[in-house]
Amino acid sequence: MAIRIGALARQTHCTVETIRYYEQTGLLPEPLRTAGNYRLYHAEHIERLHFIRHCRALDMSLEEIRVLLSYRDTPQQACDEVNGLLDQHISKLDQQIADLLQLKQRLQGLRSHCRGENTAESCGILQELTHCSCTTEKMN
Amino acid sequence: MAIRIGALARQTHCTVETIRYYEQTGLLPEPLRTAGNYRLYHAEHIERLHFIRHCRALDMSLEEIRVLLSYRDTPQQACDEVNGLLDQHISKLDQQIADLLQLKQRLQGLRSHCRGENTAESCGILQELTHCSCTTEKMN
DNA sequence: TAAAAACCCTGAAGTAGCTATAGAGTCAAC
DNA sequence: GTTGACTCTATAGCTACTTCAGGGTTTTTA
Repeated sequence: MAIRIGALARQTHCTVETIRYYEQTGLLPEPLRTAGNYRLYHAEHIERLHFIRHCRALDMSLEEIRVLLSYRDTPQQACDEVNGLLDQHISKLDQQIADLLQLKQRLQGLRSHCRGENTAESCGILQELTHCSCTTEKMN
Repeated sequence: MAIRIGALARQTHCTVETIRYYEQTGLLPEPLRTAGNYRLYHAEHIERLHFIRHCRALDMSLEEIRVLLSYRDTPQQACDEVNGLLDQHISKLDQQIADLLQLKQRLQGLRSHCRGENTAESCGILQELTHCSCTTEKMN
């Protein structure tokens, strides 16, 4: 019923180092050890790590996951905030997608400035990158 | 004709610290200094930083930019690699967009598991995150 | 039974691309 | 002459890990 860290890593598609890192930052509790000082994981740890990895697969930050875990750990609370967190995460995604699509358009525009038989000196892309009017205003 | 670091930062929509960081990592050459040890920037520096910022606005990495700058610095070379770098960057973007869209679908699916009047204990989202079959395989 | 291979341990440093902080110096205006 | 805006260096911090050095443990194989 108990497994060591390597087996757990294989089960959850992450590395041994990542698991130790989660423990270090308090996402996973410290497990019991064998006589030889090896970590030993049981069902509860394993489920918790699966939870974390699923959240990470959904690109949630460790801080977001920390919040979700706290809800998981206090089952009597209302779960409104869980919904809110997800909704927020989804709109963040929407923004990212829109940004990337815009970026792609700009890159394709830029790409069309070079016909490919040039030297760097006369390359339209490099010139455009120096003088272009594409906005950098949104950055900080 | 010469400006100080604060003015350059305003012109290029970045911070003073970012400019110093670029200098430190070799993207920008060390500029001349005033008697009082202030950095003084001239047209060439300014254009180079504009180039860098435009590339960053297109989400290129500093390593990619380093390559582009080396092309800019040796104007006799053919510029095929510039095209290649851009094409590669565009397909990376395509992949990112596809990933985000898939992610969004999964999140929306997950979101639909909670009707909002639950306690955390019975919240469909938290349960789903523990046991769901959504893949974590692509991660490392 | 011995040795090789596979596994695990800790602690510290490195990654990208900055951002933030401390503590000090410079320069123009009032 | 002092206030305030600007600049300087050096160092540490951020996310989510990854890599490394230098060791100990367990399992497999000869």
